[in-house]
Amino acid sequence: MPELPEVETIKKDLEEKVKGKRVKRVKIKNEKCIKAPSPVEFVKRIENKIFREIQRRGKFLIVKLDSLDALIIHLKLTGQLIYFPKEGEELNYTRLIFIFDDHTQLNFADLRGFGNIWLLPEGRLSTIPALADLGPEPLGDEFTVEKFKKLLKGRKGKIKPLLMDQSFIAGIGNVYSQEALFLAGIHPERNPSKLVDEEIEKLYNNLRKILREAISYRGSSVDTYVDLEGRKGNYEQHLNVYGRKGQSCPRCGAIIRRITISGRGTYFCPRCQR
DNA sequence: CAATCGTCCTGCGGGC
DNA sequence: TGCCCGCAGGACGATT
Repeated sequence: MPELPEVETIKKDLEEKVKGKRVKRVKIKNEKCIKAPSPVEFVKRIENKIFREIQRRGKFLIVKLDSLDALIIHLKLTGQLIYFPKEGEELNYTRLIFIFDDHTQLNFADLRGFGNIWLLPEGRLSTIPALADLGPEPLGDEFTVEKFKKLLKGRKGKIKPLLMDQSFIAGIGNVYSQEALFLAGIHPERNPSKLVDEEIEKLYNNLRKILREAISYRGSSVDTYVDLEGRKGNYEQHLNVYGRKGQSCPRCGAIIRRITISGRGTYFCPRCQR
């Protein structure tokens, strides 16, 4: 389940491996992942174009071509981008293959098939609602603790689903929301508007810290996530609560609990997190 | 209006 | 032992 650190790792890998390369051919193995335009036009508008620039916004990857178009990729739960140094290789569940001029290739594979790809004119990226409504980048300079306090003010519901709300903050998913709350000692069901300044500061600092750390470890492979070379991330073993139901809390030794919040599994320490 | 629920999909784990 | 049901999850659309 790629979240911000995993998508950022893939973004850096793409910059290293395929940036500046010209697409010789696009092979479509399963056209369901292509949201726009039609498969025929998708191929026509990508072939012979250069992957000019790679960006990340939230969990979206944006590949700007040397035309007026950009390729937008969302991996959702099980999407993978895998680079092969030579043509002809293929993974299970491959949906798309980009073959470059130098005979290297990029596979888009997706076990569960929730991942999406769009090709849109650069000026029309906001026609993807989830991209247009994205909240601030949590690691961005403009995302200050004061801004975080303002955003939390008056919000209803529970803090954990709010952290996962992409229109609230971009890029946080089920794993890092829980980990940040653990480090901050905040119960995932707390009312966001009732967090005191000290708690907000702790959450802000730990959220940014864990995202930076996870990036430095090339992400966590809690599901099928792998990097461009098919390697797993190294941050999994540093996760404190995710998937650790019944194990003891690394901080206080209490038994980690699992509850469901908004239909999503949520792990926390009932003693440390209040 | 805002929060919650069902949906898509497939591998795998729990339970009998 | 082996099979099958149900769970898991990001984001959208429907519902309450």
